[in-house]
Amino acid sequence: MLKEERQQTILNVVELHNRILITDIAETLDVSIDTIRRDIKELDADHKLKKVHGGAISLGFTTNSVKNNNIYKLEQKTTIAEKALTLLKDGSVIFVDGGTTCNELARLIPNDIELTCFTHSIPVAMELLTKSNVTVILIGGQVSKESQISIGANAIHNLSEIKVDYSFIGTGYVDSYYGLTEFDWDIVQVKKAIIKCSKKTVLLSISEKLNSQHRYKSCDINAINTMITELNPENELLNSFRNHDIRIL
Amino acid sequence: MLKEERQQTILNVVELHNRILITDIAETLDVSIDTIRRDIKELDADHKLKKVHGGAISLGFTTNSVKNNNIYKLEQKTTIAEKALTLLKDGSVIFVDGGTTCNELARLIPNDIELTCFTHSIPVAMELLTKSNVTVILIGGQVSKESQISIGANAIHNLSEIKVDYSFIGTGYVDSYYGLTEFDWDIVQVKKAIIKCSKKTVLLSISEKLNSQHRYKSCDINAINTMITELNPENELLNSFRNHDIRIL
DNA sequence: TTTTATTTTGCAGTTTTTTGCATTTTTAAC
DNA sequence: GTTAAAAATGCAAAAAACTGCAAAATAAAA
Repeated sequence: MLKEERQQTILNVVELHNRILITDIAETLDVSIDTIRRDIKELDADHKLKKVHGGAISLGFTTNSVKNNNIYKLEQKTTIAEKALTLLKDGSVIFVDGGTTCNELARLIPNDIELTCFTHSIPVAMELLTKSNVTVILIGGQVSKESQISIGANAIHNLSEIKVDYSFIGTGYVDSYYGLTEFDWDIVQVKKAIIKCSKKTVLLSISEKLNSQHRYKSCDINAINTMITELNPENELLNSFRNHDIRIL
Repeated sequence: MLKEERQQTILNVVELHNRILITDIAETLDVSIDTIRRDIKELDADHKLKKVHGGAISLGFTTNSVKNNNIYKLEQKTTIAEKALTLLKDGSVIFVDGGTTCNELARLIPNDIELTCFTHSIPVAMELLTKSNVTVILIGGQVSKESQISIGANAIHNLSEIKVDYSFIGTGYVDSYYGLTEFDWDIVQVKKAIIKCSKKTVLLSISEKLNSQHRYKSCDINAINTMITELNPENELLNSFRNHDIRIL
């Protein structure tokens, strides 16, 4: 039996019964418990189900959040989020931007770390609310339908009144010469405000976005203090970013 | 039975009956009392319910737990939301409160109506974003974990700077003599601010909440312009609200 | 086709989590 | 104050999860 096939079966059973026991399904499919355990681990990483002690349960069973079934290049984004987590300390005050990568960061924040998180992203706020030791502070404003973040004068004004230790931001396009750029002017205005209110700015970006640019500019590349991609920091694709004063993770 | 599943069952029972006894649920689920005790302890730590001597009680009507797919008395709430929809006109500027009833209102707003909606509720904002002709403006502030709405000084300040045609609000408790009351002081402060910024205030409440009260007061009953329950407006349960200047739908 | 590299799988040992029981402490009702 | 029920605590058995490793299966390359 193919691995894909087996995982699909697992998903089907979970959808059908809302839950699954590792021991049950291992016997049914006649493979070792370890294999099923690994399958469930993978499916959980892909947000296809929720792994629990002894088995797995359907996402619909507990969560009522929007089904973000297939996020583009999720694995890379998870890697980035995990690296970003190492920057967090108990008591940190941070800002978390919108976008799938930042959402993944929010999702992976451990339950025991004590943080104050500002965000203007509704999905990020939703994720953060599940973390018992995180204080969530929402930046209000007009909400952009596509990006599900607050934008506009009100959001920018609210940002002008805070100061955070770290901001974790995404970007549409990044280039070592042209800096961070976007397709959308409103988004750029908010990004500027975010960078302004941060002691340190951390850019989260998959390598695919490197050396790309667009119409409107959020900031110069050296406005970024730390840059995180899914790549090994030594990777040559990052070379053009080294002569700047940027820490690469 | 999986631990996660068991805890979800406990939450469901608490939502349904507003309270549980440890001994009862232990027998029903056929596990030891200690296990249930530990479950309740965990759920309490996660602010999913309130642990009390001998069992647990629901956090209250104001709070809708994050992970709960079966909304208490959904059908009644849908009826209420449908009545509320008749008040909306193209171009209206409204405020939508948090809570399951208001969430249902947001969900049922037709796709073709053009509205400007303010809200301090994250789930409501999420719903409204799916409506193509609705402009969503989020009221920021510290977010309450249980109720998933912005509260605190910042939220109240933001509310002080707007004026809406209608606000649709929920309440924990309502009584014709004591007015609208809540379990939670912070929530009351926000409700006051909402009512202040509204030309007209519409109360959405299931009849079960009629003639109940709690510690903190949001407003007098005649601060309400329109009151909507799932009952027929002629129903005698609403009699005590008639001598006030309230429109009953 | 054969060989090589990569992925997948099962196993053994270790660590962690869960659970029920016995004992002590606390709570609340009388 | 007395007393019974409930909660907290410590403990041990059982189940499950994780780790590293080697064999098997599969894919890729020669």
